[in-house]
Amino acid sequence: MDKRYDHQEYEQKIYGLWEENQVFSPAKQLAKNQKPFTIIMPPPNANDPLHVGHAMFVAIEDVLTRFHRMLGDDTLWLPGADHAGIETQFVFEKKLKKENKTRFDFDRETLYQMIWDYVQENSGVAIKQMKRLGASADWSRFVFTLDQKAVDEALKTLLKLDQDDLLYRDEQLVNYCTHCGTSFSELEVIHQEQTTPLYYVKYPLVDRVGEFVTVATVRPEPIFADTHLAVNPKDKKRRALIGKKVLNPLTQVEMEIIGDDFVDPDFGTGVVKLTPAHDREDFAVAKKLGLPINPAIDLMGRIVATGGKYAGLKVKVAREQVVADLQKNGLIEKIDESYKNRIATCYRCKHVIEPLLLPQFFIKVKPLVKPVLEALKEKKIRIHGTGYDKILKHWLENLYDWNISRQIVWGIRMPVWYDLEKNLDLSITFLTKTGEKITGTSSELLAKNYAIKEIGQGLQELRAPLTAEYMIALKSPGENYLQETDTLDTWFSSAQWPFTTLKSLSEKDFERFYPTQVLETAYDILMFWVMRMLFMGKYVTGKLPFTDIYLHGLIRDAKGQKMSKSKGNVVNPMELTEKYGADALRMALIIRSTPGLDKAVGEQDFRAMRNLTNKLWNASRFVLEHLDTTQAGEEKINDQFNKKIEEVSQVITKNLTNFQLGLAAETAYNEFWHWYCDECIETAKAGKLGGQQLIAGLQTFLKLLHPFTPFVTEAVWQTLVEKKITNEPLLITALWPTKSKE
RNA sequence: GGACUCGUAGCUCAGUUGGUUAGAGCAUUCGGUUUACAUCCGAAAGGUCAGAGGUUCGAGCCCUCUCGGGUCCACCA
Repeated sequence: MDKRYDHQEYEQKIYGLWEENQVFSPAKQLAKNQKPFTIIMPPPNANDPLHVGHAMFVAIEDVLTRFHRMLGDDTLWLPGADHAGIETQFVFEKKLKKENKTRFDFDRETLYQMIWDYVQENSGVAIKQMKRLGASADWSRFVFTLDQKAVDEALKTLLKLDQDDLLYRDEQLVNYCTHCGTSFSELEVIHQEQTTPLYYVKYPLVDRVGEFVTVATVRPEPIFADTHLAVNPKDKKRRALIGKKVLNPLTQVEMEIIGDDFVDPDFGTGVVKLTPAHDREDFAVAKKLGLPINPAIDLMGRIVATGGKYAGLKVKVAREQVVADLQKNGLIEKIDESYKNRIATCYRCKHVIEPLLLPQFFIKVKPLVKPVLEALKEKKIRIHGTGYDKILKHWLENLYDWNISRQIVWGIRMPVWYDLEKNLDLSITFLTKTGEKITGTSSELLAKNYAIKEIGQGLQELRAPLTAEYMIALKSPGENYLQETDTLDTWFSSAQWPFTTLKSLSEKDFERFYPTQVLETAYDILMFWVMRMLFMGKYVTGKLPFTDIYLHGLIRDAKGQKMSKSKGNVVNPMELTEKYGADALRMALIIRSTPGLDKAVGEQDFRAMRNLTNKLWNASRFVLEHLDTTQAGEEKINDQFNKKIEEVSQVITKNLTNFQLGLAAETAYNEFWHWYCDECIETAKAGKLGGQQLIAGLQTFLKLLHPFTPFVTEAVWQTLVEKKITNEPLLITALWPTKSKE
């Protein structure tokens, strides 16, 4: 053995050894009394290289996987990759922009293919990197969210939802990003506090010249489309206004003042303007009272054609002009420049989200969520991560129906079909064979004798009014049909990941490995992903997809600051692996970590853990090569030594069983270094502890440390194998030192 | 406004159902070793476990309040 452990020399070699022996895949046949242990890997984006957060999940999940594999469980860690709809299309569009192109230059099928090819180019990177970190996942079972079989499984669920009357199409206010060109679910919207001027706008009273009703608003630009003001009927000061009429300050059209108790008499002026097409609350009121809902802003974020002189202006510009015009006419009482409110922004591009009226597909969540809430109550779901069980409960109880329509091409296209001849008012944009862009309604296009086939092939966008008749089917119902251009929310397929993966592999795998045991991920996608997996899994398979949820925290820099590119404190896991070794990186991330809490790590931590790998190596080297074991002939068995070894095994096993990985790692570290090395080896040097016993103890420690630092422990193990000290050929599949007690 | 979470050595954090002198890494001081360890070992110093009150034979751990970080959620236009 060399004087020093050189991770560069061993890591690749050791990983190759494992791959050759195909130890990552569970045995072909299930042995007797074997319990399954399955973890579905949170699929990284197919397109992105790994960041340190990925290293964290690899470290944790690999520890659990290796632990259970050594316990003899039927262990499967199933890897995959996610198409990450919006993220990926966003990145791709940026790339297009550099080439002076946009998505509007291509029909959707061509665009889809281009993104597919682009993703393929980068898809191997993440896998290679996870392997470098030592991930013992079963790569032969790798699944991509857009693999046909996985897609088919996901779509079956859509049909089931439809049959069970849990899927509906409705025109509602949806969170629409005019920049990304798609709607979002409530989860993808970030509310940010901003200082926005609050304008006090005066509405002239119709029957009392010179008198006004003042309304405070942060959004003056859609005033032209407003038709009503509202006050609270319980508001003694203002309820007399109910039924009175005012003039719209922009259009001079008469507006009625109505009463509804959603108005807070103490806020602003106690009078509200109703903008039902662009405000969730106003929309609800308008629906309730049957008021008109007039859109003022279009999908491009511009004022609609009915906006008179403001038509076509971007919202921001329109606002400035409207305010200027109102001021000119003396209709602005005052402007509160210091007003703070929270506005919805796109989590992806940070632009302002416009609530827009759009027909979309929704999933009714209430019935789906119910059994999960019950399971949570009965403690059938265990969440490791302080406080997150309560957060999950809160979300489950307050979830809106799930908007699953996305106006992007990179994703699973909705299996929704419109008969062109029955729906003459579809709004269609397509590119002809010669590349000419045509926009029109279905009746217009049919009148111009465009073949439906040609439209379908060059289709860019199809927008169907709420009244359109549609069919849901996996295949085209006939020649007259065009398929919906919207895709499904990425999380719709992700929500089914625990079973669509297994089912797409084989029904046998599904039977054998579902439900899974552990779901491990960062706490920030608890609601996006974990919550939805719970209710979709339960709905489709009748079983909860997993029982233990381990939520790891975010990795911060040594000073505890969030990592960000602008701060320049981002650490690249591959550089760290290069410098200190994968074992050191894994150990530094895991040791003393606590689920649900963020962790600060820095160079000194990686160095310290690199020293551990070297310590492991050298302690082994000493015991195997330098210690005089010839005196072993009259070796006295030291009971205390054996007792302590057993005790340490028990503690670490218990910690791992209870998902206390940080504690397990710390215990292993301390007991190995400060007890085994500092005390026992020194005692042995003095001839008071036998070499054979020390070697047996070393084997136990190699096993206990293997889940955390797989490479160096396996490297040492191989010398044990060479020296014929052990008959277990690989540490990765060696038997765990002690039985787990549950 | 509601909820969650953290506050332990100079710094970053552990502390498993409350139980003997509260731990680790890094940093500091002193000594040793360089025939396992581009290092390592031994020793020292450093904490009224945010503060106050309570439960208990016993509290870093449980309860209440206060102060101070962080995070999430909410339709005050």
